[in-house]
Amino acid sequence: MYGLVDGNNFYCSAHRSFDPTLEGKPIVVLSNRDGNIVARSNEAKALGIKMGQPFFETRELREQHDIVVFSSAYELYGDTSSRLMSVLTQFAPDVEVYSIDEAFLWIEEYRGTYPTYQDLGIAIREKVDQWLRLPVCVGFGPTKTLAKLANRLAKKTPELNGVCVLDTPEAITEALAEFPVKDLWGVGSRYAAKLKQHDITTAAQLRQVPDDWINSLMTVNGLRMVHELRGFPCKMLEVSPPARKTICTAPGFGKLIPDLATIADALTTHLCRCCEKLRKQDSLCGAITVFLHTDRFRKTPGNGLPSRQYAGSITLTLPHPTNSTTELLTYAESGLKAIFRFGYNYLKVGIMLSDLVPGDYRQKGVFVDGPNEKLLALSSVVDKVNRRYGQDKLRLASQQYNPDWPMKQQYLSKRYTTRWEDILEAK
DNA sequence: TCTGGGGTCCTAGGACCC
DNA sequence: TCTGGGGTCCTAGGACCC
Repeated sequence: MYGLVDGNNFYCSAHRSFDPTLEGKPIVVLSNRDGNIVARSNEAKALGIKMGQPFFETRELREQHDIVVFSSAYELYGDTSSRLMSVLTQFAPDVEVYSIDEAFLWIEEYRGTYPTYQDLGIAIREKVDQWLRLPVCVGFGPTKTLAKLANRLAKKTPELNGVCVLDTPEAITEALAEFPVKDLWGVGSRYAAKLKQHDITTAAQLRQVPDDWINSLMTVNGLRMVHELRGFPCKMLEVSPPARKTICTAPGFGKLIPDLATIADALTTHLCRCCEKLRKQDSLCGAITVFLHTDRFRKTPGNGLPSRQYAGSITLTLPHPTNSTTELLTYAESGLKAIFRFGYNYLKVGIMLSDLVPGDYRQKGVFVDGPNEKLLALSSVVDKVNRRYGQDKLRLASQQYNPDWPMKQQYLSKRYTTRWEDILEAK
């Protein structure tokens, strides 16, 4: 059996877990730059606030109700996530961390302290509540797709008390009968619309379609999904997820920026973040993409410039793979100079690293130099120092310390578990 | 009347996930 | 005034190889 444990309104709950006065209040969490709403507590959902809704559209609602607002605090969510995952490993040896707030468990043959999956699910919920003060729901099924579906039912159906077990053909048939096809794992809005054209709106209907028909409509992914609905596993547990194939860092500026020098500073900072991620998974990259663009929503002039749009990007293939920040900075800067145009208000500059290879990969060839081993070693030492003493304690001279493009984060909360100065006080 | 049978690599487009 | 930031996979078509 597969289990899926998923945090309820995870980001909101992470804030609540350290501040009990938030209990029962509507909470929203904002995207980077305080732009959109990316998480809502049940109370906020009840007020009609939509996922992804632009924050500014909710002003009227905020005047009418006492809504608590947080800028996104990824340090807090990341640390809360790893604490959640470590609790889950106590219940099953094989855990696949699927996203920041959910994990698949594989229970080969249940022989634990708990006589049934129902009991196991209840125990997981209680332990997570006791140790983390975090609400989760648990779904069990013979395939990952069915475990996902069970989890969804656990969340939507209050009578289930957060646990849903699909362990018999009868239970599965009953669960699929009314389950909307658009809520299935792997069916987005496009496929849902296509399926509706063929009068397929429930999972039960989808389970019965012919293989070649679904294969031609939704490719092999759709075929796998239908097999999983029938109870035949096609997706295995990935306990140690494969290394990323691309790594991207591209947060927007806090305000519109017209000048190259400031953008180049931001680029340096983004590149440092990006390279840290690259080295964290012990990879080298063989190509680097730099892109920048204006604010596509903005219709008004600013900084003495007319309102007009521009987007540019360039990909540079490196002579040899590397993960050295200093080495990559040279390419990033020349890429930026190639695509930068004067006379625009820019919203964002971004970096993407691709053609990733393992860290011990060394290209051999007559005309090919290897990476500069000294620079690789330097970057690795910088990472170690910064991990111990704090981000950017050691940084490139070209990286500004007080940037001119401050991230707009008006509603910052404390990082209770990752900053000494934010630690909770007990009285 | 009739025109082979294997491959690889790259890109663009279209889906999806959180 | 104000609209996020990461990722993955599959397919078709074109170009090339022998």
